[in-house]
Amino acid sequence: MPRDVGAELRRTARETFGWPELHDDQLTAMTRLVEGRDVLVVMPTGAGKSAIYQVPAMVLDGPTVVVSPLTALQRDQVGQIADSDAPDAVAVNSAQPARASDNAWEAVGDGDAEYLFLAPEQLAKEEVLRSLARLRPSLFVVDEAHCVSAWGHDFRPDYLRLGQAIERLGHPRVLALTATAGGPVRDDIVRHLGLRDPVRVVSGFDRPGLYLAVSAVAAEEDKSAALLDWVREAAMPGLVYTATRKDSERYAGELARHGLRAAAYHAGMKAADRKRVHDDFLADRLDVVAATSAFGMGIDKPNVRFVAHMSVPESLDSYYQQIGRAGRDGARADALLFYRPEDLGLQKFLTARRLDAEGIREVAQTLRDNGEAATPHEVDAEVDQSHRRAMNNLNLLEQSGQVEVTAQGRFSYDGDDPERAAEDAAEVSQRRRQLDHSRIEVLRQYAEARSCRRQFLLGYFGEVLERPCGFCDTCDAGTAGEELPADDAFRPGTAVRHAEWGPGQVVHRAADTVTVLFEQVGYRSLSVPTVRERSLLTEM
DNA sequence: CGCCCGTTTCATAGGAAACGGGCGGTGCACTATT
Repeated sequence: MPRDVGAELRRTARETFGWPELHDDQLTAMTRLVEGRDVLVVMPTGAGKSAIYQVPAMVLDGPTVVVSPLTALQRDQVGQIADSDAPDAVAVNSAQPARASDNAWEAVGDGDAEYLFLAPEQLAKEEVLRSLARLRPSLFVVDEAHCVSAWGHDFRPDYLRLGQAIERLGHPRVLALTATAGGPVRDDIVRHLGLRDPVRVVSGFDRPGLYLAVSAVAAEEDKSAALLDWVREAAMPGLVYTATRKDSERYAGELARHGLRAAAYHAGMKAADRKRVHDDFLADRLDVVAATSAFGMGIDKPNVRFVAHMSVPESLDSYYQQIGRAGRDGARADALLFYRPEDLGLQKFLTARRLDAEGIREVAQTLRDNGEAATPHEVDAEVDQSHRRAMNNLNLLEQSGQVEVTAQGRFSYDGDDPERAAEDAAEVSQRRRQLDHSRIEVLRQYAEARSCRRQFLLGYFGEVLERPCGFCDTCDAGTAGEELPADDAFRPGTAVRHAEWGPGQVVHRAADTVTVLFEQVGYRSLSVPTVRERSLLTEM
């Protein structure tokens, strides 16, 4: 008995939430969800991503589980829903009194609350999984889904365990939401969440009001003067991103000495101080926050006029996400990168994970000795490793195909050589590291590009901008015009094959260089004349 | 990988250069004390 799902969703949006219209992208994602499909949505912040689960949740029977990375963000999200006419939302985490979490479980169980917010670490606990399974959720949402790829591979390994958690719940329809995800990040999300033939809804990445520029700086000590010079003329408020905590404090101090209302923000600060800086920035009581990457998630402030980077971040994905906090009101805003090639080294250090061969052996051995298939929770309890370390090692074993995984998310190791298991896992880790390094190298390409910055940035996310944008430093300097390719070969998006590196996709083309994302080895830049001379790339 | 900073080295005896150790991001949950 077909029903008009679209009309039902629109009516719910209007009557329950007071949203008179839904965008096509929102409606498409919602409709496919209600139809039972898994959906990956890549959409800018402020475009109404939350609506995509909030509305279908009301049309579907059963509660909605929302995985959200930060407890502070969960609190905000629960609060926003409370302020609307939507049914209640609750959260379960360690940042609130145990009593509050008990009440939350009860409210969802009784049908008094519709939305349940959790961090991925919660789903690593057996009793949480059992409680969730009893609730029979109809929709499983992963908010800020780029965290699966950005954090799952080492910092927060429970992100890579979500796929099995979803299976344990009988694979309710899954919605993955993010504002930033290039090709490999999208694939990572789909693979690790175990999305089944997902519908991908990707809306435009371009932020036409954002002026893109890079300023090369010769010496580290020249950066302060360069920043102060630039900030003197800049409209406020703004964000200054630094690579280290110390730098965030140093720049905040210097800006304050020059009469600006400036504050530092990083994860080493006391929670109360962080909250005050966060609130002061949102309330326009600060001109500038100088921060590490700790600052920003969940910030949706319309009038940020600039985002300056004193050092490169670890990927263009991060860079885009951070500059995307400027100019959300659509008015002009500036994204300025102070660039020194030496800064790439710090990112290489920070993304370098050292291999825990001994830990991998221990996990493999424990699985083998266990006899029957074990849950991640049991592995964690039986090995003499931190939770994070144990889960990372388990993840590597899983990805290298060394362990068997049941549909219920249980693991067994049938091999007889844990030494060999560690070697194969090392290979997976090595490939990951190669991809990380290639992502850092893309920042060098971006920073040193003479072609249009916007074409570069959008190309990285798989979007083709036909002409130079006319609103970035290379367009203004005229070099973007000189870098136009003389022919139509290797246009962005073209599928290519390299004899050694295998299949890939063009992400950027300038006059003499082509940057390709290879499935096996990550991003590589090649000289077009050399490619021609030696026939290195075949267009597919 | 590269910077910072203190120490050593060499040796046109005051200071330059070389050396080497330490440091560098993101959050959850849990435990043990105040």
